[in-house]
Amino acid sequence: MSTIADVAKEAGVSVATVSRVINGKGTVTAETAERVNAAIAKFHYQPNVWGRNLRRKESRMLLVLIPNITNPYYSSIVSGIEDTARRQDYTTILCITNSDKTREQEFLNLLRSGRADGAIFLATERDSLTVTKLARTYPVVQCCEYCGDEEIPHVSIDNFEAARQVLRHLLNLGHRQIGFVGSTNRFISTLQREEGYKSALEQAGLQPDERYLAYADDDYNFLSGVRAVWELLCLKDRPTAVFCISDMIALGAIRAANELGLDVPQDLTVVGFDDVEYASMFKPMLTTVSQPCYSLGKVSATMLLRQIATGEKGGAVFLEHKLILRDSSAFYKAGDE
Amino acid sequence: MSTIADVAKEAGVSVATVSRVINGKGTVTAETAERVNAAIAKFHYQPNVWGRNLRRKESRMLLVLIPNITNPYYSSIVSGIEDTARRQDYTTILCITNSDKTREQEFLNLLRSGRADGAIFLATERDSLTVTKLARTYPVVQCCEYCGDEEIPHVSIDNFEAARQVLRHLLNLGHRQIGFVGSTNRFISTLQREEGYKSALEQAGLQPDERYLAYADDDYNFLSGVRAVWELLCLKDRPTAVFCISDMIALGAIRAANELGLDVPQDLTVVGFDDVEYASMFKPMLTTVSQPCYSLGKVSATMLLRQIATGEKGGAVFLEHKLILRDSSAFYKAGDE
DNA sequence: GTGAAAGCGCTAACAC
DNA sequence: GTGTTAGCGCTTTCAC
Repeated sequence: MSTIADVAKEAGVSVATVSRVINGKGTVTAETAERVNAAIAKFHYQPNVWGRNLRRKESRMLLVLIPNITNPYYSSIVSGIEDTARRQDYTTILCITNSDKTREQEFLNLLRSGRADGAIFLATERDSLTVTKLARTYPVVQCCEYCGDEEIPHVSIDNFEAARQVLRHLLNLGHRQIGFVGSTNRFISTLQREEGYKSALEQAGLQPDERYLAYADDDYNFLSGVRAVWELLCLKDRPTAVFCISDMIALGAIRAANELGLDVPQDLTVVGFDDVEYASMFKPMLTTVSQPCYSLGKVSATMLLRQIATGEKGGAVFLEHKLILRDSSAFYKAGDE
Repeated sequence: MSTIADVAKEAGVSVATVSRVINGKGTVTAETAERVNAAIAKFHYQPNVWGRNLRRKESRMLLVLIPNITNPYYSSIVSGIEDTARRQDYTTILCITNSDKTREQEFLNLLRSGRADGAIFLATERDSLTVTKLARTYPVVQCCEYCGDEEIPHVSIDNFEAARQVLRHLLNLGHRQIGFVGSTNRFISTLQREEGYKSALEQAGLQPDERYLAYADDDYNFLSGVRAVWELLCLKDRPTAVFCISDMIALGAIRAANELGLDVPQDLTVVGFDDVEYASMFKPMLTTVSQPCYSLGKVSATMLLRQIATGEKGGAVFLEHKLILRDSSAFYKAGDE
């Protein structure tokens, strides 16, 4: 591997001049620059990052904290982050925590020891002290979920409004007995979607019914969705529609309905959330809410990079969601069954 | 951030002694060591990696090249790699290439510029020149797929034998008209599974029938699986069983069967490959081949780390697969339909 | 057993 | 416009 000194010698200039050419700072004659560039090309010279980072006290590394990579929902968020980061010469480290606090801390030590310049959290829990404390010292952005502390920059959709829009759709279809399947996790989106659900019902003059509320496991897994919806469907006055806060739960809802001999959407309308790939893969294809995942990632990264460069923290940014109408929702039919 | 000089001063020793204590090299009195450790604790001192890497000419970073993260199959392979790497103080960079050669090269530049010490490829294509060339200069291990050059270390299951085992299962169930759904991609596993399929048929005295071969898209996507199997099922003498080289294709097979009014496994036996989470999520649950994903990752990382440390390349390692019998395969019933 | 000092490759302040 | 040089934080050789 050649060093800056080799290049300088070859070009017949000092190392300082080579450095100026590489970084585009200071003043160099066009002719000198050309000689330097020729030498760089000849040696296939690449600046040594350790020397550079040591000097500049930066790492040009970004942390992305993510509970798992199995969820396809995260995939394009990560693409959005990576593309943006790479365009500014930052490398992204994906920190797969598996929701393990110890592992999370190990990754965050990369920040504390200067091996990363900033972090994007993809699954902050409500009132998370980890994030609140970290954000006081290091550049941090939260994507999709956030701890609730409005001081800390975050990018997401308006979950409250999205839920209200789903409910308006269901009410327009004539449904009045509408179930809600949330989750036992501590994400702000979970809470806000439930609040949006209740708010829309009340606005329509309907009293939210406690019996119509069910909760899947923390990770929205399929089987817990089946179980939760099964409970709702066994009620004497079972709901004619259910709003599930994730597509996986919605698929579970369809399975539960089928197992009980109900057809979707004939006997039960199901709406999901996220519009992941498999939402439109199986029949009936899911009516669901789509999030602008790539943009969520892109905007998060842009905010973080600006914070690293200038120190100024962006506030809260909300991006547009979209209700996608497919086969799993249909008009309420009085007297069905 | 405190430096090694601060610690040295506090402990009343030289920086060299502090360095010896940190790295456990050289000789230091127990008493001196204690004083140094106290100073380290007091300052919460962490060695600066840039200084260290610059000096040692290592990065303690590993590259993992992966076409996408959506495939749950990769998830535990990556866990296996990360756990192993972390245990030896290496940080893993997940390089999501989206099968884009330019992006792949950008990531590999991290190797060439010394920002990573080695790389694990999760989806090498047959005869890949990229890997062959890279492996001559840098520590490289291939996991699951490999380019075919036996010189380059690789870890995988025995795909040929796995396919033969699936076929023996189908033959034992009485099936004689057995279809094969491969893929148009250039992975060695794809080829070897097809060869295993043919070999088992021939060994059973059956002539492989060209009409029973179909191919899904490069990425094994669901819809291409539906299309491929649809073709097979429209044959006059349609197969009574199909062996699909991925679970996603197998799910497509079930969908194709259902659309044509056939029941699985009543009218058609379906076998998949990989045993991903959703293989047992939908009914009928898939009969499939499970790979020891976590171990594949762990062994790959172990081989790579050894190569980095000692320079010696491991050869080829094969791990055990397992045939998982579930609902989608059943005895052939003469005169069905 | 411990310290002094060189040097890894780079950037930037300062001198010319 | 360009060169000289100090120094970022660390490891390691060589004295003692």
